[in-house]
Amino acid sequence: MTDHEKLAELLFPEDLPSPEELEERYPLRKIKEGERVTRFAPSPTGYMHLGNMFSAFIDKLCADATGGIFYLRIEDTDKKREVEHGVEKIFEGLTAFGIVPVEGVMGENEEKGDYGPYRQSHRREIYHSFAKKLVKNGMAYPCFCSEDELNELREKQESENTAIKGYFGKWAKCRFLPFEEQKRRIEAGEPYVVRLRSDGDESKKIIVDDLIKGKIEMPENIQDIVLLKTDGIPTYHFAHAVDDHLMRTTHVIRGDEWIASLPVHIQLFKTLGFKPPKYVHISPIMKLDDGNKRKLSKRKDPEAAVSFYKEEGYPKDSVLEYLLTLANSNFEDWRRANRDADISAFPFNIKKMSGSGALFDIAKMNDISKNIISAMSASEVYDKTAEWAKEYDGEFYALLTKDPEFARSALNIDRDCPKPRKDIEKWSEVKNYLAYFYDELYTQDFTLPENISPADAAEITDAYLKVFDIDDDKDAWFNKIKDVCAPLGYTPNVKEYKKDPGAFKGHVGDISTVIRIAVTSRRNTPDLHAVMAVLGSDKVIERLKAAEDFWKNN
RNA sequence: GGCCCGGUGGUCAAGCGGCUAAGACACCGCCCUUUCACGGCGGUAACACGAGUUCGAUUCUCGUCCGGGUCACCA
Repeated sequence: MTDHEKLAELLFPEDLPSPEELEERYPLRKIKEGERVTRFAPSPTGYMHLGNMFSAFIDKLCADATGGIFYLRIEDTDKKREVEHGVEKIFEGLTAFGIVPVEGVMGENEEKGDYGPYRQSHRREIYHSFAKKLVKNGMAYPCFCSEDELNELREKQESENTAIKGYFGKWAKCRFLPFEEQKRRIEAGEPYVVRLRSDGDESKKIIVDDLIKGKIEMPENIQDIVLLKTDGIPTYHFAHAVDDHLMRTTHVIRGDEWIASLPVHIQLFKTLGFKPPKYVHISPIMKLDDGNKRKLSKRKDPEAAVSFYKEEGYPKDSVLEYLLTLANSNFEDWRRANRDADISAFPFNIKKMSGSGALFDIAKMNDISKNIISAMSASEVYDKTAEWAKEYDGEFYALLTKDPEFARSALNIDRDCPKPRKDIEKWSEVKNYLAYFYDELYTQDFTLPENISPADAAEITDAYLKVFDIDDDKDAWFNKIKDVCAPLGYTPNVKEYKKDPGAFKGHVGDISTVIRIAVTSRRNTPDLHAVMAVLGSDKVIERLKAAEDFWKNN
C-alpha cells in the first residue's frame, strides 16, 4: 500500500461504492442525438429570485426545444443558509409559473428519476467515493489549516505583494505534510478539509466554448481549492463536477457569475476523468440605480422576488412572456404572428440570447401583461381576479363572489369585441377598475373639468334625468344625450363645435362627461351605456340625483 | 489590482464588410372618437472613443474609456 492509499483509507474508512460502481449505477442516458439534459440547481433558501426563475425557465426551454430532460436538483450543501420548507417553496414557485421539472426533486420529500438522490445532502457517499479516489491518486490531500492560519497566509502574501494570492504551490503547506504527520493529526481528531492538489499551470489556458458568450480563454487554475469541507460536505465546485457528470447533464445553464470559476470546473472534470458538459452562462437581470447598472437585488428591489408578481397579481404568462422577450427578442414577432399559440410552441434558440445583462423594465412587462389580459374572457378575468383576491384581499373577494354574474358583466364591458380594452395589467388593479360598480368601494367625487360649472352640470343632470331610460339601446341612449345638448346651448356635433367654438357653450362630449362623472365619479370609463346597463336603473338615477344635489349646493 | 464578460436610441434589441442602421416598449404629434382605452398614421432619438486592416467599417484587430462579474470551508 502506498502512502496515498493508506491516507485514503484513513480519511474514508467507511464502506463506499467505488467510482466504477457509480458509473454503472448511473449509466449514460438513453437519449437521442441532440436532446439536451438541463438542470436547475438552487439552494433551498426559500427565496426565489427573478434571476433564478429566469435561469430555470431557460433550462426548461432549452430542454424542451430538443425533447430533452429538465430536472431539479437541490444544492443544500450550506446548512447556514438553509430555510425551513425551502425546497417546497422553490418547487412551488417553479410550478406556479409552469416551470415543472420532469425529473429530480418534486417536493419537500419527493423525488422522481433514476439519477438520484437529487439532494446533495443525500449524496455524501457519492462525493466521498470520488474524493477517496482522488486522495488515492495523490490528487487530493487533507488540509489542517485553521481560519487563523489562512488569514495569516493572506496577510503575508499581501505584505510581500505576491502576484497571486491564495492556497497554492509553496504556500499550500499541508500539501507537503509527511504521511506520518497526516496520520497522527487525523487520529488525534484534528479538523481538516480535503483539498485538490492542483496540477494547473498558470501560463497555460483553458478554453471553453460557451453557447452564449462564445470562446472564453482563461489561465488554468492553480489553487488547491477545497473539495470537502470540515463537515465532509462538498463545496459547490466539487458537487457540480460529480453531480452533473453522474446525472449526465449535457448543458449547464447558470448565471455568468460562475464564469470566473470555469478553470476550477474544467480542471475538476479533467482530473476526475469526466467529460465536461456544454456551458451556457446567462447574464443577470439588472436594474438602473443612481445611473449605475447592478443586479436586481433581493434586499433593495421588491420586484426581484418571484413572489412579488404573485402578490401583485400578474398572470404567470405575463412574467414568462416578458422574460422570453429578454431571452429571445424575436419572441415578440412570433407572438404577433401566433396570437393564440402557447408559449411552448415558440422555437426557442439559446444562441439568440444576448451576452449582456438586460435592465429590468416593468413598463414593458406591464404592456405585455395588458395584452395578455385583454385577450382573456370576462369570466377568465373574473376567475383569476377572484383567485388572487381570495388570497390577498378578502373583502374584495367577498364582494366579487357575492354576485359573480354582476362582476362578470361589469368585466365584460368593451371586452368581448375585436378591439378589447387594455387597461388591466394585474389582478390587484381590478378592485379600483370596478370600484364604481360597488357602493362598498365607491367614493363620490364630483369634481368637474374647468370648463364646466356646477350650475351647468346640475342643469345637464336635471335634463338628462327627465329622459333617461335604462331600456334604451345604445343608439337611442346616445340620441337622448344629444337631445339634451341644444336646449342648453351645446352642440351634438363635435366637428361643428371645433369649427366655431365661440358659438356654443360646449359639445356633446361635455354633456356625457358630466353624466359620466355623475354616475361613476370618474372622468374616464369604458362605454357609459354599458356601464349604466350593468348598474341598473335605480342605481343610475340615485347617482344622478346625488350629483345634481351636490352641484346645486356648490 | 489580477483574471474574465459586456458596450447599437431612455429601455429591450435586429444587424454579422457596402442598409436612408429594423422592430417593440416608453415619449410626442395627428387621425378616429361622447371620455378613456383600442386602432391607424407620423415624429424625436443610437452604432462609447482612438488607431489599424480594407476600395469601404456598427460589423474584423488592437488600445483607451465606461459598465458588470469574480478572486471563501457561499452557492
